Amino acid sequence: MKLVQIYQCLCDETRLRLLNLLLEGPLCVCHLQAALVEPQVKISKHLGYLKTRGLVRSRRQGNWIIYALPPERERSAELKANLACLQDCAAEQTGFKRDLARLRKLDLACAPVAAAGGKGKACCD
Amino acid sequence: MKLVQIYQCLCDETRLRLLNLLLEGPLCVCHLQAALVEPQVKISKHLGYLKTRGLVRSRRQGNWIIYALPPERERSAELKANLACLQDCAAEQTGFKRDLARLRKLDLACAPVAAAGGKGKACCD
DNA sequence: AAACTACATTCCGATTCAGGAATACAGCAC
DNA sequence: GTGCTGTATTCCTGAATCGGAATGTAGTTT
Repeated sequence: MKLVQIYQCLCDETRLRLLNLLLEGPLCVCHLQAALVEPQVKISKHLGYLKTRGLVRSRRQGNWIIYALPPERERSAELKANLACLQDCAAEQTGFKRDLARLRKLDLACAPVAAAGGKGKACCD
Repeated sequence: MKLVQIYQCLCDETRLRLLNLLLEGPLCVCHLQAALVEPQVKISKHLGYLKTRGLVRSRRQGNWIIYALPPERERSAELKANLACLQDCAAEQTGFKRDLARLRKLDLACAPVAAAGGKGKACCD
């Protein structure tokens, strides 16, 4: 992946907010949507954009789709550097912090379930 | 300047190459153009793009226009972080390295002259 | 089976952007 | 002044977004 393609993924506010949340770990679309307080189609399209370009992965978990950044060992040096940079910068800006705060208030069942490869009713019940 | 605006400036290959060169110091358009081997209008328009968004400054020096990044003390934390990140990443990619190599082969009269606030016939003579 | 949930895709309009050709402009040389 | 050099701007076209409304789809529940 070329450097400029990374920046193209980062040059939209919604995508920045999504990636900032995904830096915390895998998340299903409904949580991303709830944390960002944006319409479903908007979230879905930007996730699609990121996915085509390889910045995120997704897998189905029952009714839910879990999105995640690629595993660390598969991240190029440039990607690692830029994700770290983004995380640092976002950590100091209110908008991004608010997203994280909202995320933490949600019932985060889906993330642990996803991590455990689990069963359960999962996610948003 | 918002974080996303920084990324918008970085999401074009030509602009990345320009910024990578400007990280070395102030440069006149003709040197940028020569180092990148791109048409004048292309260089000029991308410099204009960066300038309107505050990522570069310009000042006239006789016949030449010298572009430079804003002085360090005026760079926001996010800008510093991202410029550093860019420089690191670019330092390892052939395309960017080749630009720098071409730049160093040029007669760099204009940069010292600019730094000295100088007279002289300057730049590309 | 039908109904529901979570998400994706298609279709649309509006905007932005990239690149090139031609032209304009500002300052220097004469 | 004229002409030249270095750079910017205007005009155009094609392509790439972005966003929303409506619709489609996969999997679950009953």
